[in-house]
Amino acid sequence: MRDETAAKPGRKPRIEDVAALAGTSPMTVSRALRGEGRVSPETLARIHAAVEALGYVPNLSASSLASRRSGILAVLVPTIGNSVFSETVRGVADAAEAAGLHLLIGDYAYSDDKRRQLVRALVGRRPDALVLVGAVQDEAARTLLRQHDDIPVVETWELSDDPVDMAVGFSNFSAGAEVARHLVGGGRRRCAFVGSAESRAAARLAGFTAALAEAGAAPPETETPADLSIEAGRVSLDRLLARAPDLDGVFFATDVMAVGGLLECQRRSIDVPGRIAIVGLGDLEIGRQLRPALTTVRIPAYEMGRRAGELILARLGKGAPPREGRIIDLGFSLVRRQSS
Amino acid sequence: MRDETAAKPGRKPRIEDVAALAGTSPMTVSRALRGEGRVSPETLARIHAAVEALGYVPNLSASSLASRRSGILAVLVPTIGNSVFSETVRGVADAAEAAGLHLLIGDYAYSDDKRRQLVRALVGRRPDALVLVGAVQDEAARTLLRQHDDIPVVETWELSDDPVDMAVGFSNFSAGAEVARHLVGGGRRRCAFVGSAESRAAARLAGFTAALAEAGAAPPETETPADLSIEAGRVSLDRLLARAPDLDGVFFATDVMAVGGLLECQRRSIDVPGRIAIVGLGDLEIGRQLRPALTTVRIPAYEMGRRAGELILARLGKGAPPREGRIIDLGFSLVRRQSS
DNA sequence: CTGAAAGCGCTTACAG
DNA sequence: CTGAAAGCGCTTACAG
Repeated sequence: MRDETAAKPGRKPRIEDVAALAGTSPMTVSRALRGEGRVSPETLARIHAAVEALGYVPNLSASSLASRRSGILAVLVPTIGNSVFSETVRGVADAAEAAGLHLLIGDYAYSDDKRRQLVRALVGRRPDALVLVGAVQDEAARTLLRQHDDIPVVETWELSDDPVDMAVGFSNFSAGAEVARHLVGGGRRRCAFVGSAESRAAARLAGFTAALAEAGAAPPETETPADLSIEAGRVSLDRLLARAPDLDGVFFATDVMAVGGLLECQRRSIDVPGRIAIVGLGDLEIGRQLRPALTTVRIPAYEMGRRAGELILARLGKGAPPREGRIIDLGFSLVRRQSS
Repeated sequence: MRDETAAKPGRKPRIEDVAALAGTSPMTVSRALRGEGRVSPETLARIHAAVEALGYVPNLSASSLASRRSGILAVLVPTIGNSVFSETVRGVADAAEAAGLHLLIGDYAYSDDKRRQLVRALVGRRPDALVLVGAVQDEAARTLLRQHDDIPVVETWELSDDPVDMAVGFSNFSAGAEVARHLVGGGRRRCAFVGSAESRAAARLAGFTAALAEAGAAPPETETPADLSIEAGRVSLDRLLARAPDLDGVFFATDVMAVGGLLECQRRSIDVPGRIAIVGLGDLEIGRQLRPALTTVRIPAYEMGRRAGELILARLGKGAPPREGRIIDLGFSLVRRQSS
């Protein structure tokens, strides 16, 4: 199968083999390799030589079991395919790396069922901590996580008033409301929302709707495409215009879809922001670069992951002490550009 | 810390506790939970009831250690921040899910040093398999992986003639060459390449250069921006034009940068493809949607991950038998659109 | 600074 | 269909 000549003859070396070759005990090898406790320089040198000679790589399943610390940071995301979520994962990864934790990723493909299964599966790995994109809605999952209350849990991208443990996010409701006020403030009277099936989009719509009502504007038209593509944004804009030709403001739940709306207006020679204002969410680079540049809600995607990681390190005693409580609102900001 | 009243009094239940409550042995519980071997329906029912009652979640570190199978599929990527790579990871994830494997992700942030460390660390988890984005160049890593030859390894995105174990990819050299032929065939005589520091971009440049020479065209101007952003593409185009005002064709190593080139031409009112032809690589949706639509090299990003996963499942005896050898060339295709 | 003993929580290999 | 014994490869908790 693979180059047999390069392979060592026997089975994989264990700590005992290293100890034997270095003329010491497994215990001392264990200490030396973890950099814990005092080990004499000579012993240390012999151990390192033995490790090198044998090509020894400690079995982390065994060390996890014995030490009751897995060194694993589990992350649960709706999909790794969405770049805003991968920004959050990068934030978590950066914090994890600083503490020498490995990232175990669960992608639940937006399926509630898969998410439930994944929570169980990940808990089975006894991770040192768990970060979720999104709040834990599911009662069974909440119970499970409460039961395993030695695992720090951070929910991100959403701020419930009752997180399982900790939360780092922003108010999707407020973001929607701010966009509505911005549009109405710019004289828009007939607005629409293009969202998705997830709870975060629903919260944005709720805030959007509430603020429109408060300002005396009509309730929003809505579109809920099956995916979050540029094409979905284009098609949604077409549909909305067919239903409500007098539309003058559209809030897309993601920048990707908003770019679709922008491009569709360009193709149909619809004046933006003259006739229609367009607002997105996420502050992707493409929105900044297009003309008219896209007005958007900037979300602290990377920062949420990073702070989630820091909260965890603090809890594990590996980082700075926590600066705030268990719920951190990182806020958002409306970035006014040319499209509104 | 967390709602204490909801927590069970004692420590976490073990398989022994489940067995005791169900009135059977740990061995039988183990069998029942793995769905292996025959267990009587009555025993099974009692076991499931006990699991439910105790909130038992098997400790996978223990089962990994005992069974010598971790149920982990390790994936090493240059960065999860790049959407083309996350497509590959999604492909791997889909295959992994079918086999009940968990994804352990190592993001080495394009650092050779981190990559080396991560290979060791991941091997320590004794993954059932390892997928890498990129070939294993490092000799130390190759030796380590050869030593652990019970771990199937698949390299993706690159096709070396001597992979550590298996490889699924395409020829970056050929892709570069094909773009060069396409440009020269369209009458372009003064071409440029905008790349990055990674080996895949270098291979594309090599192919690009070779084919230009073969066609009797001048060697390419090159730019190597520090990041792969749209802005980097814009700036690179500017620099190239400053150096070579007669430039008539640019190949960007990624669609993201190519979009920057396209937008910069738009802003400067440079006719594309009239004065300059622009070609990207990756076939991102934004390139399809812009006008002029971007000519690009379509890469089987998802498919590479998927096939890598399938090769692994075949090797582990969990999937269909392998259809081909250990090196699979998935090819690429030049998608001619309006920008060239 | 070093080590012998016990144990982490499962599964393998036997046996019935 | 079921179970007792041994062991997976480390680290904890003691002791010196």
